[in-house]
Amino acid sequence: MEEKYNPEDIEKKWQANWEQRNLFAVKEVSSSPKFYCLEMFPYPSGKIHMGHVRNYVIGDVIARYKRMRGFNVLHPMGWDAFGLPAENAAIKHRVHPAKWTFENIDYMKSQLKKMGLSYDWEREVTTCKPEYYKWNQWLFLKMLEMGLAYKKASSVNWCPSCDTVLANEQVIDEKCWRCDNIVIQKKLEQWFFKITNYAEELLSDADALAGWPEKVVTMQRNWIGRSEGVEVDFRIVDSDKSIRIFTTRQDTLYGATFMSIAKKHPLVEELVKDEKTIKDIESLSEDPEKKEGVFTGFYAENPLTGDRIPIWVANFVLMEYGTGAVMAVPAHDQRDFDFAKKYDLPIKEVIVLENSAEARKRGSAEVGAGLAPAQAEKGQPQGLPLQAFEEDGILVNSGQFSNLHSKEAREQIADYLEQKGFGKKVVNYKLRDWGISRQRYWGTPIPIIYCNSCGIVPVPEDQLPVVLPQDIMLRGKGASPLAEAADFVNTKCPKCDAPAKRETDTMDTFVDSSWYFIAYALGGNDKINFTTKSNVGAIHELPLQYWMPVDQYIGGIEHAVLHLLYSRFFTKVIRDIGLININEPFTSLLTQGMVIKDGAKMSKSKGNVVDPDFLINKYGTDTVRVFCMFAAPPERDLEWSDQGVEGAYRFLNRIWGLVHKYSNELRVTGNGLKDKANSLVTRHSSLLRKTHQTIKKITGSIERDYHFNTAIAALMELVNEITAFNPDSANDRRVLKFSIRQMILLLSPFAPHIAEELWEQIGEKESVLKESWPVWDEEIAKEDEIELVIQINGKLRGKIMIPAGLDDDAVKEKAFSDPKIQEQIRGKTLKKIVVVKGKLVNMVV
RNA sequence: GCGAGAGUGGCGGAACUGGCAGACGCGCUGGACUUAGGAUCCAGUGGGUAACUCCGUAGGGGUUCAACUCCCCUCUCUCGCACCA
Repeated sequence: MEEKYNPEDIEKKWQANWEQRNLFAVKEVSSSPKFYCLEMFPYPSGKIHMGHVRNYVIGDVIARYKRMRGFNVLHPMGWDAFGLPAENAAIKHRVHPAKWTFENIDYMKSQLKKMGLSYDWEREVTTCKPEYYKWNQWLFLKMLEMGLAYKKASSVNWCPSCDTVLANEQVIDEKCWRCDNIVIQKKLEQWFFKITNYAEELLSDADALAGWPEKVVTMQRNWIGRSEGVEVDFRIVDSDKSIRIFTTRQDTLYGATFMSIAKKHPLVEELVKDEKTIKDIESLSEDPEKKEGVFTGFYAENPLTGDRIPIWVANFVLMEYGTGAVMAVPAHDQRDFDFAKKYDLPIKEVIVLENSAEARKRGSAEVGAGLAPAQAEKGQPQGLPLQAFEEDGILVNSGQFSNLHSKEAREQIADYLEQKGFGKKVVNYKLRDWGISRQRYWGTPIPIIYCNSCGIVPVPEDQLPVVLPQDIMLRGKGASPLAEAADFVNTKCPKCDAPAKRETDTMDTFVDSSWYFIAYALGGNDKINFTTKSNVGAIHELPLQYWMPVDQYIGGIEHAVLHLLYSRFFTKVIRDIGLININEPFTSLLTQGMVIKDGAKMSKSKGNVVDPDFLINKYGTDTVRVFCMFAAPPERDLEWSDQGVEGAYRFLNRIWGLVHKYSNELRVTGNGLKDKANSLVTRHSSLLRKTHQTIKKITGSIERDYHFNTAIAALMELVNEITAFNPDSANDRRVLKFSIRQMILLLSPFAPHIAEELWEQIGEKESVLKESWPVWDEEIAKEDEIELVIQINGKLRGKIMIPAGLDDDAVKEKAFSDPKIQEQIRGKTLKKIVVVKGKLVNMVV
């Protein structure tokens, strides 16, 4: 055995060995339990960065650990290969997006292979290949059939200078990221997925995502933004029209003193004819800080009170939410309050604090008795509220509903409105339908044909895929680049055979990533097929049914909403198509923290990036893996430390030196213990005990919450103890061999290459990958002597060694007999004595 | 503003259901080996004190024999949402 640890040679050797034996390719085997371990696939931007390294190492440690625990582990990798950077590179460097993308994939794949990640590369998925995006198109057509895909006009961010559409992320302070010109909104016909149909299910199933971080579930809940309320029609005075409003606070309906409608509300255009008013409305501020409005000149009638209230256009009312119109209740809504103050509109109080309702009944009150508590304390004069009272309370000035609590009033008023036909109960969501049209080249063509006589015609299934044309010029100008590709655009109508034109928009790349986990389960790019006979039949026999759902998903928190919500949506749609019978794609989710250096996220612009290639060349991937796992628990941010990496390298060197020291003895077979040693001869070896304790501790750390940092710390303790061990009997040497064997096995998920090499060096023939995870023996792990802590009045006053398992009285006696303690308690009366089994004694004097 | 999370040595971080605060690593100090050490090994390392010991988990209060851990208040930081009616 070499004296020096040489990671470069070892890592090359074992990576070749694993590849040659094809160890990580998996099949559906019903006899063993499956485990689907998935990391978010990367966009092939050029090079792997430290964030990827951390993400993939976490996944790899889990995958390797689960294999040793006897699971049939699916651990795949692929490429989120469509996207804008490829197009930008094409424009900038005059290289085709496909060439750029595939070169990046080649390089990044070689990087991943150098990291020793245990992927089943046979299942690789590359979303920009026709075999993959064909199924994007197929799913699109299915969704069209199901009424889940539709087309409508909507506005997009448009840069007039670049003459192109921009994504939200490309608009910075309302300016184009590339040319700094002001971005405008432009109306375009776009395709949408009706994710709102699933809003209720996405929300209610979120409760069942027990394996997800609470934070992510909360973010999704907020994003879906469900709220229950009523829609109420307010008749417009001297007109046959009415305004429909949405409110969740129908208990304040009697306090509505004016209406606020959005600038873009259709009634504005219909009603307002006066030139000056139109101008004023147009020049309303967009600043969310300023509350501004314009009186339309029209009045509406409050259906409950019959009051005539003015209709205002207000800059803070959004057309996109609810009905684009609200009833304004200044006494109980801060925005309305500020607005009313500014324009001198009446404020009518209809909710008061519960205890002030009593006072009200005694007839003492005008407006103001329901002051917000803060003001009441400050002794503000009655009748001059300074802010709206937005909480629930008791209704006043509300006709038949007065004296009810807000909660009941909401029920009763809603029922009453429905009875009278003034309104109805509704549920509103903040979630919008998902616009998927992108006026870009490097994406999945939307499989639609426009025919002059037949209209919108879906491309027939048997004509899929609609292949993205390769010969195209990208200049960074013009709308959809595909529109310029005449051969692509001009086609025949599948229905009437007349000349027709293809849709030239491509799909949002989030479509690709919304079901890639299903593509892996089906066997990767070449094997995706949703239409074979067997897919229709016995669903439980399908690979999909075997592998799904993903047991452990690992990735960054930045995808907490979009990608993870879209994936949940797609899974439900694919279920409703009848291809799978699960409701949720990801059982457990681990959101790993960022990699930080010098207090900031690693980024090119900050110049604090660490290059994985450099580190792997210098220390080997095992060192990088160990450092990444040791420096912080996976969900927290990881502070990069070059010295910390050195420490990880030293640790592996120490292990190497340790095995080298005993390599000759270890190689001799027949003198090791069985892995589950329990012979009496070895009972009293403290190293044997430590080994069993370490197995227990590491297994616990991994099983509980994947806290690999404490797992490695425990392994370090074991290595320290083995290093200090001096074998001087045959029994000692047996313990030593056992201990070293276990140590290598425990190390193997973290540093698989050195583990394989050491395993071979101690004379093992089979790969460490074929070994089972070590098992501890509770009996051997048990301490036979414990350190008893003695406290007096809760303060540490002494420590003594006592045999384990003594009863309370014996423990007390031991504690009393300690001379130091006797001195401390001399002359004092003992009030109480507490014994904690196996830990401490506390005497209260 | 609302919501979520966090605050522990010089640093990264341990401490599982309340039971020795600081595991493990980095750094630092001293020593050994050495032509040399930025290699390796050994010892030490929260702060104050000569010492008995005392003080220490953002700050203040509380519960308890016992609090990093539970409860209340305050401060700071990070993230998410941000006129959602």
